[in-house]
Amino acid sequence: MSEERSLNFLEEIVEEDISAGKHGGRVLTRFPPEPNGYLHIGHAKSICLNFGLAKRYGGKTNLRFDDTNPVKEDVAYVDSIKEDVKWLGFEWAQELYASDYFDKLYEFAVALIKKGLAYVDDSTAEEIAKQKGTPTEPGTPNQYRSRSVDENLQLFADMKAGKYPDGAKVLRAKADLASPNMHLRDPLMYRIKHAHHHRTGHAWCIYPMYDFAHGQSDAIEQITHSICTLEFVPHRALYEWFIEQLELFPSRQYEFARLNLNYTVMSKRKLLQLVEEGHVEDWDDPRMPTISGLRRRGYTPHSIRDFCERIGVAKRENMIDVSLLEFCIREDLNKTAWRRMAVLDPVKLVITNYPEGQTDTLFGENNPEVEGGEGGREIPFSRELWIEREDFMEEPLKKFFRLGVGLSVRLKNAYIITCNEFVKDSEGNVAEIHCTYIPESKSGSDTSGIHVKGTIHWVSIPHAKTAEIRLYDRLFRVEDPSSEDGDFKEYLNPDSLNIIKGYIEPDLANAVAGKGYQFIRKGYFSLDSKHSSAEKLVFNRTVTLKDGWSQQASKGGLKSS
RNA sequence: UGCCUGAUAGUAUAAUGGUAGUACGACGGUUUUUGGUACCGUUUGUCUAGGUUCGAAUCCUGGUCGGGCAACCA
Repeated sequence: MSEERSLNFLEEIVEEDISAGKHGGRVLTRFPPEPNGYLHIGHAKSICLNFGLAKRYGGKTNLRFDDTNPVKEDVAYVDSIKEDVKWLGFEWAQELYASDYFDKLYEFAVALIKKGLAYVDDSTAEEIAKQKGTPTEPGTPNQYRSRSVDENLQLFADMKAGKYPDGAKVLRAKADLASPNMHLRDPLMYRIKHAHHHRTGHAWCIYPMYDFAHGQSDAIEQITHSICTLEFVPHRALYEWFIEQLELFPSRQYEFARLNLNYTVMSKRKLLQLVEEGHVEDWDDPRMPTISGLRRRGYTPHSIRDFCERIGVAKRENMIDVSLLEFCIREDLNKTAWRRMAVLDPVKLVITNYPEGQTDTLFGENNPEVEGGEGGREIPFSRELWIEREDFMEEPLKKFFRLGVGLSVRLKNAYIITCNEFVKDSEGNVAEIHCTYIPESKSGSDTSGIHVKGTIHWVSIPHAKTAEIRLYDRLFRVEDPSSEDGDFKEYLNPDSLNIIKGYIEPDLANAVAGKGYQFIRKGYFSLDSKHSSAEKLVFNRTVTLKDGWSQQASKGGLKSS
């Protein structure tokens, strides 16, 4: 059935290559993160693309860390990236590092110098920038451009040997200073950085630039399809130039439009700022669009893969509505989450005709979406219950199918009750709701013949456990914080996190992290892997349930307070 | 005033010269011991002006608008 789906442009390219017999029909892709931050949902799109393409066409995918800038990179990031890719459900063929190729890359540089295609430049960064010209004016050569091969060889060896301080010299390609493509105006190949590298330690003090590392790394690994995002389109000419001059395996680069999600930001730089300035707890804060944040929030790998499949791939800039992501997680959790009851904003309900001190044990199935319900759990029932404050109205609206004096509802998995009166406290708030129950209406053995419109959830007061419940809202108040005036952080949503205390049914003490639970009528929740403990349960709200009532109520201008 | 890219419902994404379709959203309805789910239905689109053609979202030309490009970042 998924075969009926039309091909995206990358699949078309691969299919054409295969049918043309290119590389003997072999497909090898790579996912090339720089270990300078955590992976986010945008990377998930790239991961699904690279691994998905290879899988679909019988190929493999390498995980290659693009670690050519030691001052920004760290093993902690390497570890998190590996964990996230695995968690998403993908297996890489080889775990590789651009730094594995430092020796090889150095040889490539020497080869280019010998061909007269690279030179050592003593200019400062500012001078080089100036000499590159502008998009409308060609660059101008400096005196270093005409250095002899021997001098360049010696100077480059001295750079490697650590004879110069950071920034004193760079190695540049001798390409085309007049090219309309700025990237071809004698791009930098190597710079001096006396810095510790997370893998090579202090073995090197010169490091290759992205453009002099990525394409060659692809070629060394014999990557057939090197897939990256649109901002690398102008780099493609350089990518191919180096491969050609070095006569390497002809890997080819293809670009797609990166994912943008509304009400969040999708750049490692900005996410790092949120972490460092304490706007969020950490990279895995459940409000973050990071893979680890989504995981902690309760998203499943399947839902994220499904999302990546649904958003499609093309070359036009896009802004995906978060409602699609929410749809994907709801759809997954609806089929897998076990149903439980929890009251988030409690008000006391007393069943006046139920004997004091008596307890009833009721049954509730785990998952009504599955044949057999996946078993169930026991739910204690008693005379006094917590119910949701919003499920009662002093003066009920016409289509309010919940409680109010004279109205009847079913208590989920229990009995039908009728509200007779309510009691207010000294401040005028509803303090107690008094109802009577119908003994013959017990769920599963209802002989009352009564039908009610509404069903509400509840928790028995003497049996209830408490839990900290964290309710999340979008991180930003505006759809595209990066495009607004001023600093993007001015648009942070001050109400993105709301921590409350709730009452939960006893069985929820058995909840495990990583599993989704549907708090009936309230949403999907999961145990917080970081803060929850046996002494203090902490649940994160993954996503709310769709709420047709509140939509209808607000649309009709009806307020329920 | 340079080069590279792109433009199809609110948001994404198909249609590869031959009936503009799908998903999400929104709206309405049926079912329901979750105002959830499921199911049914409705709504809105080819940036613009010419040209080629029996026929154009698709090909050509001009324009408009969006994104990217001048880091010792990737």
